[in-house]
Amino acid sequence: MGVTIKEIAVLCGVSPGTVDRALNHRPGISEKTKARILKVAEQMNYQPDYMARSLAKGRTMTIGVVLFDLYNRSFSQLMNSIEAASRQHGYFVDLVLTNKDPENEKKCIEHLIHRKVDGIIIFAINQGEEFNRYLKSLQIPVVTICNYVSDDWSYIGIDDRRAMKEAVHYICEKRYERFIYVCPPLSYRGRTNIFTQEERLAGCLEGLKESGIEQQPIIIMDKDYIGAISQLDFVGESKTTAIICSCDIYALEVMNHLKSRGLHIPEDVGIMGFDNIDVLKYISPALTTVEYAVEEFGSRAVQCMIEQIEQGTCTPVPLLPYQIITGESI
Amino acid sequence: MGVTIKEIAVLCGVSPGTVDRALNHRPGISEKTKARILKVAEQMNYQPDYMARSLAKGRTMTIGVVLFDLYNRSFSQLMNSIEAASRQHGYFVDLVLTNKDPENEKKCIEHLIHRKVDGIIIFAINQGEEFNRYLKSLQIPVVTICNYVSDDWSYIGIDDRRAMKEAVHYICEKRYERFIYVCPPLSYRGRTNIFTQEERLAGCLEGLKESGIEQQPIIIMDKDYIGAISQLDFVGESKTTAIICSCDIYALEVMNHLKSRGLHIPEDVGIMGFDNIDVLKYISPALTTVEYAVEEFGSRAVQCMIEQIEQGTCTPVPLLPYQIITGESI
DNA sequence: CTGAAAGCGCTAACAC
DNA sequence: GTGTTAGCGCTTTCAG
Repeated sequence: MGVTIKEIAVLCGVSPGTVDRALNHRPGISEKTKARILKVAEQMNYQPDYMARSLAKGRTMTIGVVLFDLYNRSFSQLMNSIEAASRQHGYFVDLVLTNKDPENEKKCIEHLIHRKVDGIIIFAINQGEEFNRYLKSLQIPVVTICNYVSDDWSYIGIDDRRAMKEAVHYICEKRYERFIYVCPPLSYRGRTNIFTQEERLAGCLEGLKESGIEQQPIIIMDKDYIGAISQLDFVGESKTTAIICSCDIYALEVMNHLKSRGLHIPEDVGIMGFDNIDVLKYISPALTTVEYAVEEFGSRAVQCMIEQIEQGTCTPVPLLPYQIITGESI
Repeated sequence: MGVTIKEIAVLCGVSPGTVDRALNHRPGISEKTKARILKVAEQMNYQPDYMARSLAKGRTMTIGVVLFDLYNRSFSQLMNSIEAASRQHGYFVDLVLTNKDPENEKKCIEHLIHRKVDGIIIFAINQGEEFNRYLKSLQIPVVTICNYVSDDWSYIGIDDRRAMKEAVHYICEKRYERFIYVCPPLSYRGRTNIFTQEERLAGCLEGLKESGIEQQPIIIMDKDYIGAISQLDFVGESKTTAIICSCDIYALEVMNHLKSRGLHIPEDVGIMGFDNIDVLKYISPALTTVEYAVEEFGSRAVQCMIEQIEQGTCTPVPLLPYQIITGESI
């Protein structure tokens, strides 16, 4: 297909080894011949064959990325920044999507291993000791992102517990008398990695306690959370209620439901989200939520990954900052 | 690293060539030895090395995907379906994002070529004869998606012109007296591929004409379309206005603006979008828009791509169906 | 039906 | 400094 090192070699009257030294700026070559070779390579528009190089070096310049999907807007942002950072460093990105299925996640990882990726950035859906051993068995760098697996891997994310706690403090300064927390079914516990969700829930409970709220919040972790909420009254005798959602999507669904019941937000019931997904700017009333820089996650993850690939180790990444976005919903 | 064909060969007391025949189900091998080899391979958990295979065969089992970003929700859906379909067929997916920059798009394509992808699925941002020649020079299958480049390539999409025309017919049956069309700057023409946008605009104009509307619509293709719209009056003396947007995002932005002016939709002014991005379900009033199955685009594109890679040609893909979604906004 | 051998394009260790 | 050579793991052609 393209120009090969060999062709350049014969054209320059040198050996392939010498061409290699020139092309890869390795020592053991005179400036003169190097310059000559580079010029010829340039003229012939030489493009290295990454396949051949990979085979010879055992490295593919490819980073595998495992996400569960791209539907959640945050993941798109994440992927955007991962792609940009990787390509900037000369790496390729192989993307696999697990659809939140732990079994599928393993298949996806196998797929990347077949591809011989140099490392994997993963928003893990599996968890536990066995999964951790599995990751170790891969023998390549792994960076976990948004969902913690173990201390064996770098983790990129925020302090979700503290963030949720602060959000709850913020809410508790308002007039609310009853608290509802909506999150995914934690019954997945053991089967699915819900670390971040557990952190947020814990943060909520701690926040309420620290704010001197005696009562336990109503925790809704039913898959049919809308059904559960539809059973509740929010006006009349009812205590003024704050619905705290573990992510914006839930909050939006709940808002839709409340609106369909003719309830006013925040007069009749307050609502809070988490993540600050970008579509919020089209939502009214503006949703109060917690923001953090997802793009930053991506670039940090890539940087950390490349350090590990190239130096075997990376500087620890601190938990990233977050911020409460004051809307009109609570 | 892993088990190699050679190791299996010595273990079975045969030659590498024979192992290869067994593993790849090629003729010229007795059932007996084949079964024996496969069993051993199975036991040793043999995994083929795609790098080596690629080098030997000149094919990488990788499909390159070029999009401008993943922010637009439709692209996420698209990417989801492309990934799923590809992996199902044993192909890897390399993703590059161009950020709507024609120059960057070329770099992205180069990147994929270095990677030696077997084919490219592209939502092109470049256009024209020169770009077309460039694509041809790559010497690999290309599938264009959502934005037409030339008849040299399979195209996956809908009949945007007809879809918009029908949407406009729908609007014209209502009480509107003034029409505004909002779309991206077509001044990009020549620099950037705006085929789809041009089709939609043409469809709008044709639709109005066919509906017997004499007057020309106000066409706003300013980058600052909100600024332009803010100059206009919609109540009082003004004719009842329909704002037709070439995509949902514009429609949402316009809605935000109108709401901020205290205008009522659709009483004071009607508005229509295009694409039916999924966040619309959280928007009120419900946006009237045009829907089509983006996931279908992805699976079709992959199918068409794989046919071309493996058979050199593919069955022509028809334009896909669409449908007007009746909301409350117009 | 099976084995041997020559690559794919690049890298790296060892000679000269 | 530069050339030579032996792979990386798999495929494929040509003998046998």
